[in-house]
Amino acid sequence: MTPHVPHILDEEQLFNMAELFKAFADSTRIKILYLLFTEEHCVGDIASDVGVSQSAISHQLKLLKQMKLVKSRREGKTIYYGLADDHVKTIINMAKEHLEE
Amino acid sequence: MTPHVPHILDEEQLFNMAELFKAFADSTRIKILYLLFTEEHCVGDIASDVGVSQSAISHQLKLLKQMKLVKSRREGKTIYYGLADDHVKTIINMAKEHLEE
DNA sequence: TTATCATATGAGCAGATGCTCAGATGATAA
DNA sequence: TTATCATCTGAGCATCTGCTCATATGATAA
Repeated sequence: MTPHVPHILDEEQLFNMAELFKAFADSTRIKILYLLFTEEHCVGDIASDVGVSQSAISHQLKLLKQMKLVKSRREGKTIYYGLADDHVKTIINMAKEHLEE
Repeated sequence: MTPHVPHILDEEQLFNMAELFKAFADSTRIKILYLLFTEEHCVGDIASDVGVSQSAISHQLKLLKQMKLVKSRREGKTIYYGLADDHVKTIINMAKEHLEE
């Protein structure tokens, strides 16, 4: 048994995997996730850093939250978003390594 | 410096990363890649295993090849496709781990 | 209360995407 | 050569996606 033989995955698991990758498959969302790599940011700051409208960012953050890739925290009027866990970093780092070859 | 602080990535690198993830962000393509995990297959077999038309598979294989995720080898009339390198496996395995939590 | 700030949300639209269909290409065999 | 098999390719189309715009919500301040 080589180290890379996969476990059996059924139709649904492969579908879920495609859904997960869709979250990373857009420039705006990748920029958001990468911005949150080191620390949380509020919506307005994400919008200006990424360079798209607050509304567009808000829509994308909703998607990322549904996918459990980011989490949010309210502080007064402001809502701060951060990465939900370290898997996001791992997955992005793997892709980065692939592209660097 | 923590282990997870990312390197600086410019606009183009983040765009390329999104493009890479797009290759994984579709059920048909994930099924193709997963089918090729252990060994190469010819186009016709991929089509019947994945359950879509030969034409559709051919279009998708072209995409995957442009992304350098698969490579092909001709043997007579038949063309065999296999994974281009182990990064594909690594990236898919990372996603699998994330979903299993 | 009303005003303002920060964010969220629904509708609508333009562009991207994945399929089908028909036909082209390329290799082998008769 | 022609016929057949395996695969590829371009066009067309239905669906999906990411944005904008206008408006709604929720919290704070006056």
